[in-house]
Amino acid sequence: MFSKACEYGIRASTYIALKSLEGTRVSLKEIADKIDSPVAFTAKILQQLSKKQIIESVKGSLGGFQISQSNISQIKLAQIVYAIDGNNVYEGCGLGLKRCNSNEPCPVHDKFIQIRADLKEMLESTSLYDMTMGLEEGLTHLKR
Amino acid sequence: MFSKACEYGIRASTYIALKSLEGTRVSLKEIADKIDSPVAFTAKILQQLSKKQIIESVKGSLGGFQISQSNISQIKLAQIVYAIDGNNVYEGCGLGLKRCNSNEPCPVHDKFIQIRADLKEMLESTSLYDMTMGLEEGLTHLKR
DNA sequence: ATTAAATAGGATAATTTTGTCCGATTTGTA
DNA sequence: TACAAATCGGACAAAATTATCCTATTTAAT
Ligand code: FES
Ligand code: FES
Repeated sequence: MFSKACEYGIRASTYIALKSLEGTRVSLKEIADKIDSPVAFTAKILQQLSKKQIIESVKGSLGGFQISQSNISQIKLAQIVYAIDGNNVYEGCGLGLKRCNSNEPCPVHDKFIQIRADLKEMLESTSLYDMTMGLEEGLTHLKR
Repeated sequence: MFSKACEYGIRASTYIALKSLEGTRVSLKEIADKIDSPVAFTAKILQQLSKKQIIESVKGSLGGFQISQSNISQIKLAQIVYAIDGNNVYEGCGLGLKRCNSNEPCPVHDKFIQIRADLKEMLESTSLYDMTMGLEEGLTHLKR
């Protein structure tokens, strides 16, 4: 569904949001540990997200990653997915035709765009704040 | 969503079904041409589908690929997807956790399994016969 | 028999994705 | 100032996916 990079990106952002709600900045090392992802690869992804202003990075000794309180409930999964995987998730044809086109649809077009619309709706309506609910209580998890 | 191999597999099977309904067997070359896929790579995929008895291959001079009339409406897209991509489409966690597990769900689990269920339902309810409807009339396409 | 046309299958190559390494830079602290 | 801890960024490596090539085999037709 999503690339590994995108999966790590969502999990990492969620963890950063969780800690930012508690008012603490987190280091790359801690993030990778808590979401069970390869450290250096995760660094690249966080750089991307930082450039797209989805997360904030702070260099230097006490540096790390954070998300401003006010943004946590504003940032939607859709932004993260778009930043990393682009819009092929939303616009690509399910059978791999050059582009999804209702004028020259593939045989699964009608059924497929409905599923994709549901996915899009889910990604656009789920904020990082939503993602953090249940994490502290152990109701949901970012690693296993 | 699906691998390229799987996309080619579905498109190829659909084209084979279409021609089989007309009573003619089709060659690899014709298939690759009609679905716009790389010939040799498509050959590998057809071998897989043939081994899993989803399509039939006939060797030799007048050989090619075909699907028996009675099977065309029985074969569902789900079988093709499973044969090529395995069950990760149905069982994998949307955020990449080792496995999707409702006892230790990831934050998007509840929403995600619903979308996956819809996708599964679509794949399990769509037969190759369904896929061929509209192709002759140019209402749907396998290349573009 | 010979030939031609087709699939089967192994080896290999190209590309993309995923992952690692290391030096440069930034910044807090002593 | 010196040092330590952290991100940044470029180069590189490994793995997976996608794609190609070539030979063997099968089969129909001559
Ligand atoms: S054309 Fe294939 S999904 Fe729209
Ligand atoms: S645990 Fe992630 S989708 Fe089910």
